[in-house]
Amino acid sequence: MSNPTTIKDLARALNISVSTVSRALRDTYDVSQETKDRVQAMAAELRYKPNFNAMSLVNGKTHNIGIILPFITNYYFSTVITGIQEVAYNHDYNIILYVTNDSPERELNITRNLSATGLDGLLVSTCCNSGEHFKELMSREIPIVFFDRVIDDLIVSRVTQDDYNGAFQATSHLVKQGYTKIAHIAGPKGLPFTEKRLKGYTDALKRHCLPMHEEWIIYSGFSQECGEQDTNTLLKLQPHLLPNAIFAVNDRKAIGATVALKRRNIQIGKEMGVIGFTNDPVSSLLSPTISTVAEPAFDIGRISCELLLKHLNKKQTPIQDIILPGKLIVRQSTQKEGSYTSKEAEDASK
Amino acid sequence: MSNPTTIKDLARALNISVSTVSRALRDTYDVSQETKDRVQAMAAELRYKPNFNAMSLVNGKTHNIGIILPFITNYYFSTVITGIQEVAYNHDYNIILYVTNDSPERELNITRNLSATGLDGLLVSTCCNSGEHFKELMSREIPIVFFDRVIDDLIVSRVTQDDYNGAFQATSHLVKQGYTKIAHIAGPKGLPFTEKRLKGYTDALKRHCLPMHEEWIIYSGFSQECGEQDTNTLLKLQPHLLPNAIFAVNDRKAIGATVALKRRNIQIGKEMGVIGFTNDPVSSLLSPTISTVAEPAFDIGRISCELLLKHLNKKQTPIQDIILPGKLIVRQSTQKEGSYTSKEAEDASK
DNA sequence: TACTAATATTTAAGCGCTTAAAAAGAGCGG
DNA sequence: CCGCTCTTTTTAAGCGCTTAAATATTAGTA
Repeated sequence: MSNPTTIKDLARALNISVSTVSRALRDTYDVSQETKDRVQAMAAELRYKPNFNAMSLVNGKTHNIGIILPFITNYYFSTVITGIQEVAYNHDYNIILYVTNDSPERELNITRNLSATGLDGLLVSTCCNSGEHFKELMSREIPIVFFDRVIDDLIVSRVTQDDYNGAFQATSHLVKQGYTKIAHIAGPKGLPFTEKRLKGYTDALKRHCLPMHEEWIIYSGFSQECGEQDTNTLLKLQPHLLPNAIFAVNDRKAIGATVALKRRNIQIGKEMGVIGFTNDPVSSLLSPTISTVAEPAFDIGRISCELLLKHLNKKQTPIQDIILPGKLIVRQSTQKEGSYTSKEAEDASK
Repeated sequence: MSNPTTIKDLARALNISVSTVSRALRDTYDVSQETKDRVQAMAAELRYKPNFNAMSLVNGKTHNIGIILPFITNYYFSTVITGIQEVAYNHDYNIILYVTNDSPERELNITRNLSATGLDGLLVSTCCNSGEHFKELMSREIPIVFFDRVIDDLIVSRVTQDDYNGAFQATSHLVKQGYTKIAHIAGPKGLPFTEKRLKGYTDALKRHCLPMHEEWIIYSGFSQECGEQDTNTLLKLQPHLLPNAIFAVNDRKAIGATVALKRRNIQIGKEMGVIGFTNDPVSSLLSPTISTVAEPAFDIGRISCELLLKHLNKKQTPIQDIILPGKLIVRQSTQKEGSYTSKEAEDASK
């Protein structure tokens, strides 16, 4: 039973033409109810499954959408994918996954090999600074929606969290908690969302008339190790430049910061406030629990996919730039009062 | 430029036949070097991209492989996918991702809709107890490789970690550390790997002539919350039945256990040993750090995919049952001596 | 009864590609 | 210059499906 049934087999079995079978299967008008029923019964009997390749060849639609992103092994991206998947599943689209490992060459390679006919649309979180490699896809009228890591000078829909306001909130929160010398351990220089979070941070400091120092801003990678290193760098500053709070570009780096602080027995919260960005579940498990700005990861995925489907189905859907709000989550790492070792049990029980 | 170039366009441009173009592009012998060069140059010039649907229609190969799994938002599965992706990328296969959310109905639905022609092969970590729904795919000779969550009575290749020996090692480790009353908070009843880990646990107890009690084995879900609940249940046992160590079926549940213990101010390690399974990175971040059995997640993915590709390319590759060893990782949660609050900084600096 | 309109089915072409078989060319010995 | 072999190219059919146009069937109307 290796050879699957085709509409030809159905036509032969029922002694009618293939085109009638084709139309009966798709429930088109212009075919009598009786024929429809007979065809459908026979299709079930012979376990007919349509050949998607043949269908795609004819009508140019594959019902596949691609996702290109840097990683899937962190909370944020895996949750985004889950959101995408949910929408895709409900609309009978398949998702084809491409992981770049944060390597621009790999991203280039993947986009180059992307056939014009393998995908109906594309969801991208890029690791490149330029969007040149998407122009070809765009000229072939493959709809693309960018999420999270977008490219600013590309005329294309995008869905992001409100990086600017999130950073502004996080920094303002530190100020309100009484921290006065606030450093920022940022992402790689040049990444749009790194810049937006940086801007939110500097604007918040300006608004509250707090000092800013070049030394308090450190660009590096996104990993926990980077957070640890950056924090060590900060701690080596001259005493009068020593910050008393750190706003990290993401939770991984905030965790790295707490590791560095713990190692030097600096009390987190009391002596040095720490706040991250993302709301990785880990940040509520650690001791102290880490304050953060929650990103709506699932919704980023869901909305990106919904928007892409709109572009697919109505060619005239306008380009959109959707920005979802984040939510400040206050935990122990930004509390000056109270030792977290005593509060820990209480908080964990929540 | 919406309509992509086809081989017909190339043929017309060069004034040769389409079949010559087709053969020249695929570098077949039986076509002169000169023609090959001319065709390839023209293909580059006109930005020709092959239509994969048409190719698939002819030769029956899609270069797509499907992955069906319960979740992607945890360390284990996202790392497995990364391993799969790595191999697929290197062999020019696309991966189509299906997430079941641990819902058997959804898994059934996905497999039912899987066209015979959309996929060359399938990688599955099932959430179902029966494998009936894969028989159709198998009868169509679509190669399938199961990983992690397998179905025992299906004649199909599988790749798993050594659940039995991992559990045996974990339990033996607890014994060696001096714990004598060891409980096991397990996964759902009936899942093959749950049963294997349980067997490793009971066999280790038998080997070391330690007592076993029905009350010490609790089946439930895989979440942290389940781990917390199960631990509370254990802590409510009569004093003479109170365990002094817990072997959790995975790290999430082990973390849940530590949460429950912390809440009651029971000293982890000293009063109650805790060990998990997986080696989720979180378990080395928490305080205390949690002992575990590391699963080779990336390799599970890599090897599963390599095996699947073998099945795809050589029909006669025999069914294989590959079992990869885990690795015991000893951390603070199974140390009777020394307070982890003092060791924490030291360990974190590693 | 002839003719039109409406409905149901078939014919035939084609989506972009591959491939077996046929045809055309080239080179060479006799 | 003919016949033969070897290489290169073209012809033609077909993968499984859709769809416009043609045809057949039925019912309705004058």
